[in-house]
Amino acid sequence: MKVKKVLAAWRGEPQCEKCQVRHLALFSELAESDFVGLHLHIEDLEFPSGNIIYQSKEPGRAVFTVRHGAVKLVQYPPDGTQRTVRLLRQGAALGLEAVLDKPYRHTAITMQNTLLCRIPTTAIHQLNVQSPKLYSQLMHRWEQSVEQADEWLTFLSTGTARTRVARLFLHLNGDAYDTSCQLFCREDVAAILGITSETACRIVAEFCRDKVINALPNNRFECDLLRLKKIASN
Amino acid sequence: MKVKKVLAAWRGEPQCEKCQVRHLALFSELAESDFVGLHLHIEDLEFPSGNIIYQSKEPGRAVFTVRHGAVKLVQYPPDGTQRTVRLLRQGAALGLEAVLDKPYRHTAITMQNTLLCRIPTTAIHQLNVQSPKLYSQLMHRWEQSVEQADEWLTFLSTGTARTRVARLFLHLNGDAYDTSCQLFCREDVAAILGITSETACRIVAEFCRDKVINALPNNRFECDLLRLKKIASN
DNA sequence: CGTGTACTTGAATTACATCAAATGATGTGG
DNA sequence: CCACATCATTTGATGTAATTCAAGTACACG
Repeated sequence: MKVKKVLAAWRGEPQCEKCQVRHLALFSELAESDFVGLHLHIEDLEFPSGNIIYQSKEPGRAVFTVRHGAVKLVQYPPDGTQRTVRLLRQGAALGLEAVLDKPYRHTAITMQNTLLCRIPTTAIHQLNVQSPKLYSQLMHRWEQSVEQADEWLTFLSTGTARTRVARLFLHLNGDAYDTSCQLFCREDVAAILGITSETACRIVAEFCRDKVINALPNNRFECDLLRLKKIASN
Repeated sequence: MKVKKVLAAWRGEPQCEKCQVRHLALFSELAESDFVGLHLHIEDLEFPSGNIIYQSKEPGRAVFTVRHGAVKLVQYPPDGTQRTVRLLRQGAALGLEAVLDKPYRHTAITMQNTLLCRIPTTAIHQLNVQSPKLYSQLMHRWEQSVEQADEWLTFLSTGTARTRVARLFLHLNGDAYDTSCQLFCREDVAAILGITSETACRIVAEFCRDKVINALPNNRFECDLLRLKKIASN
């Protein structure tokens, strides 16, 4: 999967009050009145799959909320490989370190066509003056990040490649009611689990043969959750 | 290393204004006046090595600051093994999730004789009413946790066992001016790096043979940082 | 229709885990 | 203070899982 740094398509000034994911987003606890009279320069952006939203070490000037799609946060160990440390989907926030005026600590790359809203840190600081609720919201976001990071380490980076792949499927099924989920390209799977793409490929194939999962079109898979759980706890 | 849940020795009511690590601690930005007139029930505690400070899933009623010593945060994957996800030393805070009224997400265990101060969440909430600075301080702590978690994944859980051990030595040397550092028991090293204690042992022995490190008494090692860095970037 | 990219599969090699046994360190009770 | 128990460390031998290198297939796109 090739990665490009592009200008995202600008989709206009968003109307935060009407945002469908507002209950998930950073501003969920703010009242209508908090927005009035502020010219916040919040933007709606659309990125195609495989594009860089921001790059590691770049000065952080904005926080983003995922409105639709999926984003991966990538870090680069000194050996030249890359490691995906987090996966962000609808409602998640990225680039929080910008609020503390720190440079971005990851490279953020879209994994699908993705809709984001971009909130400059200046807006965060402005809003905060009026409404300390935002701080509480930010703390919760941070807490979620730590939780996801720890889960990533304990579940997706521990154990054999087989158990890791099984856990990844369970992770992706997570909140869904149906038992099918979309996987990414094998290279992404490898970067998430800390294995090679060939190993990832072999194990996915093995799971298919054993009918633990069932390949559907477009990289989707129907999962036998019970058997996956059994494999995941070895 | 056996682990016990004990009552810590109570060392009395601390005088936060005079704390030597206050510049590192949660309250660093608070003014003297913020403390006056508040009966905060902050406690000073001493734990011997290998003792449980709090356990995973326990309701979080207090945040802790490490005044001296070292603490590990441990999680348990379903296969019965354990994984150390973070290492906390002087000045670090643990159990921040308690501020958000969440249960503790790890089991916290001392790795040395350790001095802690215990701050009930009620105290945090009281202080916060007067002083929003504390929130900013808390956000920085959270940011540090995420940073450490990501570093842990990218550096200490990626690559061969050899490079991981080398990176652990570099990590432990981190801020120090001298080039020696204290290692823990091999089992702890294994739980940090996601390898077995035998492998950890072999690699430490190999480094000693190659004179990349030099064993000193009491599990301390003198490190050749340059050669370690070379190994760490393979 | 050809070309590039991702995916798949195989065979050889390597790194690591596992099992087992010996050594060393530490502490306890007689 | 010694004998013994307990626990961490070390080292070796063996098996296995995963990487590496390589070749071939499927698929999308100009």
